[in-house]
Amino acid sequence: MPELNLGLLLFIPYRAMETAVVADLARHGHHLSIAQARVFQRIGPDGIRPSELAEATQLTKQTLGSILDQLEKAGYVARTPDPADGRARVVTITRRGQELVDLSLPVVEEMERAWTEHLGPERTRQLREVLVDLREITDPFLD
Amino acid sequence: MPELNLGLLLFIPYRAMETAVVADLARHGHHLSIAQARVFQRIGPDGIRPSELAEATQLTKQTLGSILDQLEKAGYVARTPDPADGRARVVTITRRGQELVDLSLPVVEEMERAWTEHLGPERTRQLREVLVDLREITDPFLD
DNA sequence: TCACGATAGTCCGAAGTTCGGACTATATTG
DNA sequence: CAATATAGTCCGAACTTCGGACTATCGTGA
Repeated sequence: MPELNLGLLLFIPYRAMETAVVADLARHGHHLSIAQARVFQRIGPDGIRPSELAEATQLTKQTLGSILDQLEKAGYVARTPDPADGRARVVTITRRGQELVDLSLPVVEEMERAWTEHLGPERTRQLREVLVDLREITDPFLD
Repeated sequence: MPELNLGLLLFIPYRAMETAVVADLARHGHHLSIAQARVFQRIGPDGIRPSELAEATQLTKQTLGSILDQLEKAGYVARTPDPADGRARVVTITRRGQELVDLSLPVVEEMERAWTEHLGPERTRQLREVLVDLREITDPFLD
């Protein structure tokens, strides 16, 4: 077993989590693509501007716009004009989109539970703490 | 700052690493796409079969085949018949492909160094250890 | 106050990615 | 040795992504 680099080691469990969530959503009739899910999970309860979303997901504005089109068409998000800036819009989660959040949460929790069982509570806590710390130097969307 | 789920927290630094490597390769004239890079990084020194690669990367055989076509065309990998199985092939890294490995290594090391500086050596060591442990329950390609 | 550079978002078209389905060839198994 | 499984390929369609060009609005400095 060769020594994998830290990046790939991070990607493996991420992919496991993502796959589990998307598969569960599909079982409940919500067929999101990976691209759609990656965008959707970045939308918080307060909404977010498309350009911020583009930065957070590291997609271009065009790509993001196309994915938002789909999410909007499927009824998961809404785009409303930003009252504070005539050029901008705000993306928010609709009631139907909230279903995705509500369905995802238990899946994420179950997987985190499985990880905690394997690693032990202390090391799991440390993992989260380290990753949060790491955001300070790796997340392009921190302001 | 809302509490992000563990999956997303893992993805953020992964993406940072991936971006840094691909950007550096491009600076040296090697223009790999993200998809190509994700496949390439899974090829070890002993070579690997396309079907194993497909499983590891969670791509279908067709998608993987298409990406291998590109990597082969660009001269980074070679596909040779598997002497042990007439149906199979073995994907190996060519001399030109080895350049990618040699260029990537210092970039990965530099980023790991930056992370270590931020986190401290002990917590970085723990991070790697925890992630390696986690593979046991999250990596579809462990045999 | 207003011209001008910066920013938010969109439209268009091309290239790259991904997959489902169907297929051939080889291996394994009972 | 027939039946089934596995390795890989071809084809075509849908999705993803981006570069370039564009409009509208904002912010700023003279």
